[in-house]
Amino acid sequence: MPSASLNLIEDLSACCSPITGGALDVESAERLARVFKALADPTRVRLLSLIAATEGGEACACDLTAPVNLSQPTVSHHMRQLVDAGLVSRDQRGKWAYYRVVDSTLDAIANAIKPERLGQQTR
Amino acid sequence: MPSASLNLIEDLSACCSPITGGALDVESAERLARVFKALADPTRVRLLSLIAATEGGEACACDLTAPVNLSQPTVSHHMRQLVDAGLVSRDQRGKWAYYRVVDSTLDAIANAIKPERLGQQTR
DNA sequence: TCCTCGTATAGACAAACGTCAATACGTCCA
DNA sequence: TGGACGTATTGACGTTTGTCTATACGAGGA
Repeated sequence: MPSASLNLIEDLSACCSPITGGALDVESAERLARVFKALADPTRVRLLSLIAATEGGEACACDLTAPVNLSQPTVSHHMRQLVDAGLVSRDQRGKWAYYRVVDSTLDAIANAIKPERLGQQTR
Repeated sequence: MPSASLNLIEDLSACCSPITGGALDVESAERLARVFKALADPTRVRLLSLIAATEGGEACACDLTAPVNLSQPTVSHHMRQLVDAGLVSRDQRGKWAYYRVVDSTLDAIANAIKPERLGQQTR
């Protein structure tokens, strides 16, 4: 069921409660923590940067195993976490799976962390 | 020894390797993941936002236990994680401990997540 | 249709994590 | 100096996480 990941993305971009903008309710905190948890592993951070660094912004799953030096199932497991968190999208083409960074999610997280605008506060 | 947390802060602001700016080396990924791990728990996200929401930007440890509804040792444990990650600074004044959000660390993380500047959206 | 190959899932296991009760540490005040 | 009080540490516990091997799923080609 892919609805879980989709909900997370929508919730993130919809609410965007900034951490430093006031006391967060439990729900917002859980939503944010869920995304941070997906980023809380060095391997997943590297996988994300590997995908972003690929020209075209798209990386085949087959090219992700070697760089991180882990077994194929382990990489598949990590990719699932990234997809579920809405940080990465998956596109199956034939036998191959292609991953792409979801910029809007990264933006939402960045805004949640640092809502201050360069120059003046919009709020 | 407080050097561990200090090193992390310095490293973060010093290097700031953006996730989407090219393949990260293992060390940078670990550094980033360590900070994300500190944010990967709903309680710690709430604690962080509670501190940020306090007027003066400073919160007493004694005022943090009730809102999150956890035992004092547990809150103390979470605060240590936030301090070690460089997300929060601790100031002991008399019997009380005061915490304050370290903006530079939040900025560094936000920049690592979303290095693109406001001016030009390529997309 | 069967085989090959890329990917995902299942199951197992050690390590890390979040939480608590109990206790230790430090600072203030009488 | 001794007690009270705020905070940190210790030790224990069940749960979650990261990794592996083994296996299942699914698409393409002979």
